[in-house]
Amino acid sequence: MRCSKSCRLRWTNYLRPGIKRGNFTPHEEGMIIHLQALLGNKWAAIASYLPQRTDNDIKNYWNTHLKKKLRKFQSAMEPPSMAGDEKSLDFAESETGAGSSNLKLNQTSSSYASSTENISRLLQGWMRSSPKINNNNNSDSIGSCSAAANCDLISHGDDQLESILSFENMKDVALMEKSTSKATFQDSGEKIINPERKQKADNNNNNIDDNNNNNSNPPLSFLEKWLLDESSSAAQVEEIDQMMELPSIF
DNA sequence: AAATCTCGCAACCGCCGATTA
DNA sequence: ATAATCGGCGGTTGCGAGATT
Repeated sequence: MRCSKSCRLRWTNYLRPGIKRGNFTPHEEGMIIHLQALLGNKWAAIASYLPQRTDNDIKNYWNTHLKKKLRKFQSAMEPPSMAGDEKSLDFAESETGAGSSNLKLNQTSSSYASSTENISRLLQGWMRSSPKINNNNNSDSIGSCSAAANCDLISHGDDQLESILSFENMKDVALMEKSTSKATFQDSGEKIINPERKQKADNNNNNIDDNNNNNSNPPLSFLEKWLLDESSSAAQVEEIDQMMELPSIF
């Protein structure tokens, strides 16, 4: 009574060895939140950073847990005057595209920031905007808080989700081709079978790393290494948190 | 104890691009 | 060159279990 497609799905999402089941760790949760803000609802891409979790699992976890948490967080953080503000997180409406945490970017539904390059650019934005690195409050800092009240809330908030609000610097992200996103990120997962495609994707990633290095910016591999290293020590995590203004939730 | 509601998760659906015949 | 098939993806639904009324 089952078609081949249904069997494949059952295998990849449930029966396949190595799948981690059960509760998501705070580290995983943090990664999902950040990657979702970076990539949008690109669950396969996000799952490539959590090799033991399936995209379906992550998608479900987002829809059932994290979305609620974020909504709750938003309502707690958002003063009444902010209602209707373009920057507000509106989960009741469109949730597709990069930053579908709905940091409304100037993007169309069919075009969104590519994953790897997107992350790279965002990191650059973070690095520039982080007050802990750049001691002066640069007025041109892309990631700086647009509203003083918001900044205040962020700095005093005790919720682990506050980092989401620091994603305002995503406005700086350029629109990228959908195809680029796919080709690059499939490489990070385990699903590529065709060696030629993998080689192609490898080249893409190398080029991106090269670009990062050429620009004298922190290499993307630094973050990727951290993201992939579930056993990161608390000290390392704290160091990166400080660098990127991430909350100490991992 | 029964009815109703809520929640979480596996599965389904439709679409798209790649591959194969 | 073209149609059929396969594989992958994101959005959505259906159902079982537990909680609540």
